[in-house]
Amino acid sequence: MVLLKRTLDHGVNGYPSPAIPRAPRSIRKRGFRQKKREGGQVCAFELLATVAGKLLEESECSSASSSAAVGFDQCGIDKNAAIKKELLDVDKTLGGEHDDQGSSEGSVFFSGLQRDTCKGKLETVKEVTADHVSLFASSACSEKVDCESKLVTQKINDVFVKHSCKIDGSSPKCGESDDTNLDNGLIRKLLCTNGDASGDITTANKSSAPANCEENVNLTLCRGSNPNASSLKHGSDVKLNCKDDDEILSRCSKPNNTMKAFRSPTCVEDHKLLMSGCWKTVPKLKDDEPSNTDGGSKQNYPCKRPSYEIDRSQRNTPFKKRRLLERSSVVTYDGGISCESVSNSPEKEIDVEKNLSAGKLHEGKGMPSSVFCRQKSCNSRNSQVRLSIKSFKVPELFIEVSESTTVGSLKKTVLEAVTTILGSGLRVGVLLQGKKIRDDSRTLLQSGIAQSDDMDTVGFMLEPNSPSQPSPPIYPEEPPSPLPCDSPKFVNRSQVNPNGDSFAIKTPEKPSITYSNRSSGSIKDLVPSTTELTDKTVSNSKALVSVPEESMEALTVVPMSQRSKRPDIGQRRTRRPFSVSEVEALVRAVEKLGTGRWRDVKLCSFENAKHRTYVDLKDKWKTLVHTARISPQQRRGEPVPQDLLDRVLAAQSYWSEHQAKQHGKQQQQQGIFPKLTDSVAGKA
DNA sequence: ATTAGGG
DNA sequence: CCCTAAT
Repeated sequence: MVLLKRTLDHGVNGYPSPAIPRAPRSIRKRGFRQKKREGGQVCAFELLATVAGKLLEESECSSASSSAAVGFDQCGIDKNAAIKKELLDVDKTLGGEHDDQGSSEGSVFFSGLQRDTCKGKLETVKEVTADHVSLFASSACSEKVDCESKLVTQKINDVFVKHSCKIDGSSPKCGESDDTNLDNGLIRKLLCTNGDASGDITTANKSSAPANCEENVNLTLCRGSNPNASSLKHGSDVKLNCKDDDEILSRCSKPNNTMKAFRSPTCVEDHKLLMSGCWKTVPKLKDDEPSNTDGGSKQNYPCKRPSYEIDRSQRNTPFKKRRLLERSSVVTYDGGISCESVSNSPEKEIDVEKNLSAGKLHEGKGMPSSVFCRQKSCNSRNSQVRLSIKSFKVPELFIEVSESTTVGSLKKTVLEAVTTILGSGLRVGVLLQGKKIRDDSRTLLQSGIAQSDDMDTVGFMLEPNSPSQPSPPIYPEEPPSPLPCDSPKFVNRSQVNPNGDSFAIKTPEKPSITYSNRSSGSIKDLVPSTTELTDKTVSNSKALVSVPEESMEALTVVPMSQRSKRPDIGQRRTRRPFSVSEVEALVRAVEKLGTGRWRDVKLCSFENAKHRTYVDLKDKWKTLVHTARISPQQRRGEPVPQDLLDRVLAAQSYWSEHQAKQHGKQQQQQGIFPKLTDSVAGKA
């Protein structure tokens, strides 16, 4: 009797019978579920944006020329017609004029305005490409790296800030239609809207967009040439937010002709001298695409290389779904910034496109046309290093405006948002092969920038200009190995979505202190002055620091392999080693339930350990078994008592022998423990 | 959603 | 821990 009882309860070897059938999954209690993440946006920039907008009202950019037009890509000709009309109206309102030819010099492109569906009017500014910032720097020993940085900074600020900008838009179609608009472009904005067209950013959009049509809206910021243009009244409901770059791209499921920066013929002309040779090194974008060495031909135009290339390439890449960060925004750095050189392969080119921030300089061939080119002076004798920055990207922004906002106001809003960031001061970082050169005293020669052939890339990154921290590296430089978890770093992990599918925008969970601690890139730095802010405003801004942090992150050269932006997506969870007591509980549970029932194990012993998923438990068991099998000297981490390890081995042995899991084993088990099985069956 | 395994 | 295929 006693013996039988024991058998029933614990099985022959002290383990429960493997033959105990599990209730059908459908009726089993589902106690444990992965926490579902709520969608929704965190409009962390909202306050800032409002403030920024006020500041901007008094800024020079704000009062400067703002001739603007907005174009919506795709979705039909009729729509374009409507848009054109709208644009005309807007231009009239603004008193601006299209200066298709005159403002091309120093063009900068913006890319990536996205409207989000949840609020109806979230747009993101994704990229700024500084088309055509050319510099000269000497590789002579007297030239320092910081000189170069400053040079770049000055250039950028010149283009972005010192000159008034205007937003220009177009809906470039493949073909010849919008060349003039393209010519305009210094700054282009790409609006990549989500499929839900119900939200109307503009009246133009509203008027003609098919309900399910994904569309791209392009804005081009041009150096303003019309100081007489009236300044639109700034709306009070501007929202800025940062967003994942990939998300934008992923939502661009339709061909987008404007993803790539391009050179206008005018620009080429204007800078022929500086750029001589540079453009000849531009690799062919497509096999059938003739090289664009013939100057002002249209072959440089993006429509020659529509962005469906991106989609296509992305589709070729296995889609890696990354687990959403469950709770922690503090993570260990699990990877290095691998600033690979950018090759001219289509794939990599695309990656570069998607790369959030940085420009990379390239030498010789293999230079992606869309980013940077670097060229050493033909005259090597003079030791001059010629650098040409072709594009910079800005952090992604969300802009939220009301439905009744006019196109002109939208443009204005975008302009303000952009200039707020750009105008608040930028610092330029120099990277060589992905490694940030911090030593400003080094010469180009010493730092390797002046050397040519073996150097693949030189990059620049835009950083917020933080007065308090003159030159603090925001990001771990060249993080070669995982850092201790008590030394939180932010990881940029790529979130490539090859399918071009949009995926849920993850709202960053409560900003952790960590973000605040790393305020060098915080939004505070984006605001020129806080003197006008109320205390409340300031405190609110601080509370929102985490988002700008990400946004600033986007300003650096982020290797394609590990961009992230939102720490909650694609972010590795914080490592949480199992404690001995946890191991104990796990062992006990496995002894009772067996391997292969991790959900039950979870329910049994880790119900309250939210951070331990059944997968975690399974993994831990796996490592426990491994640990138990290796010599104690080889074990790492907190030592697990040997007796526990012995139990692990015993349980593993037992349960692998008596697979409770599946059917086929039933026979065998019955053969071994007929009495047990029968008893259980009878009991059931 | 779980399980099983590879990385 | 992550990522996925297979259930």
